[in-house]
Amino acid sequence: MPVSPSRHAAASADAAVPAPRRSVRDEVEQSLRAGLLSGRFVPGHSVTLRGLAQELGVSPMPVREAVRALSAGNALEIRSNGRIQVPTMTPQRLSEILTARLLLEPELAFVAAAHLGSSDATALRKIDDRVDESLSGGDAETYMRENFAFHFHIYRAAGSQVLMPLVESLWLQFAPFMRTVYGRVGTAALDDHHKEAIAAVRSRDAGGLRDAIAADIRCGMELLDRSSGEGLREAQPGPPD
Amino acid sequence: MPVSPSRHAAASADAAVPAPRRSVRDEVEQSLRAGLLSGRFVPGHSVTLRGLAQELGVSPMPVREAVRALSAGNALEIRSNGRIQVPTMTPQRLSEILTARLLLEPELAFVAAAHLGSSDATALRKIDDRVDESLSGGDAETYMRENFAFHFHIYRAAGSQVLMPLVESLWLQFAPFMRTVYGRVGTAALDDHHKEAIAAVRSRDAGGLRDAIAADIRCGMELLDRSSGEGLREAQPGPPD
DNA sequence: TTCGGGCAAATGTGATCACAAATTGAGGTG
DNA sequence: CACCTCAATTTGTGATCACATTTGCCCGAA
Repeated sequence: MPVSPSRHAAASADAAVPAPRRSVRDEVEQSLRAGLLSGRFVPGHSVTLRGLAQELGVSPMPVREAVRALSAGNALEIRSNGRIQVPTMTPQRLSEILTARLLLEPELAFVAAAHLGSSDATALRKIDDRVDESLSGGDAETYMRENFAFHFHIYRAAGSQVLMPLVESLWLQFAPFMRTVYGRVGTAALDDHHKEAIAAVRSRDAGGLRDAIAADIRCGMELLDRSSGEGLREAQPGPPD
Repeated sequence: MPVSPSRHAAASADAAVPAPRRSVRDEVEQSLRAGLLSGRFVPGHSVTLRGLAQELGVSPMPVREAVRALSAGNALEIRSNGRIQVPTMTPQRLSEILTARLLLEPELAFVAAAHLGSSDATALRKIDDRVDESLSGGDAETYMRENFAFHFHIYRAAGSQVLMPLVESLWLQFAPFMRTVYGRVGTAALDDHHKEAIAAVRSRDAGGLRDAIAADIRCGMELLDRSSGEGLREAQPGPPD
């Protein structure tokens, strides 16, 4: 997963782009986010600054800052001994994440609905096709990437500078764990509510979109109930650190 | 604002805690958080790595990481030219923050209610006394600190590892702006709903506590409506960076 | 007075080094 | 075979340096 060696960025020709951001740190952070969201990082697995740096072909310095930024959002965990690891999941934490998702995401979708049109419905349809394809194919990593793309194509339309980062933080927190769940129970058992969401977008039914998203999240909760906490770290009475 | 010479900081009974973590970076981050939450940082005001480092008596390195962590939660803003500044407030952003607060904080208080007892009611009473004192005295900085202490004494009881950081992120985002509002319209106009919250805690009325917190947040919204966007940066059509 | 032009200071970024703490693994002892 | 000991390695942390870019400010021309 080498970081794009393209340092050229832009001479200044693309003045329209608001963010000509060319910094190694940002590229590293985006790379780590993508890795987290697609489930390439295993919960409990520890990562090292120098290890990531070598993997990405950069010096440890940008990695240090990127890791710090992600750990600030609980996407990575820094233990008391300083070591960095992908956070482990506990039943309580998972429950909280799903509670927070149910509080925020339907509302965000509701706001987004006003800015979504038929072209978005078409785009969502195409994404959902890839979701279904990866579902039947059992490709968990692609599924997670496309499922993320589906939800955030909707959320992004809300133009929110506050709710979006919060929701993104939640996804970064539960994605690695979900990957392990899919690896165990497979992805075939999933019946998301994307079709209803697409229909709601097409008919500009904000309430319908909100309900579809809520149903989709609840569906994920049921899947987890069925696998009943397998893979969850037991809540230790003693300090696990 | 020298780094708090007191090492007590935010923690509580750090006697048997397994993590006596004292790293310069953490102290810097806590110091910056406290500065943000008490309104010592003015929105739009730019801060520099070396400036903060000298102010806190440390090298720029820990400051760099602390700033990075805070900017990851939108508590600080890194502009396209790389400069760091306290984020400016826009009507849209403020509206989003209050929406998110109304979604999360009442729910968090509801969960917390089960873990709050009469001793907490007493502690909250003492905090609220200081809140009222600073309100009548017009000491905005103390008010903000004590108001934060009041709310988060409640929220902390929920034992949430997910919702709490989200709510904390929101407070870090709107605190600097609120400070400017208090500086303009004064703090006397505030009638928070802390008394009802305390009563709800004492009588173990979870629903009542939730409603009191919601009312408290709505009260802040009304204050902002009355000052009708003064001090808000106008939404520029062009790129403000 | 006002508007450019240009030089000096300041700033964020990335790299490298030194250091203390922790982990790891081998080797020895019971 | 299990357990302990200790040294080598690894790891995060903080400091310092070099560098490109940007900002700030003074000076001079119109």
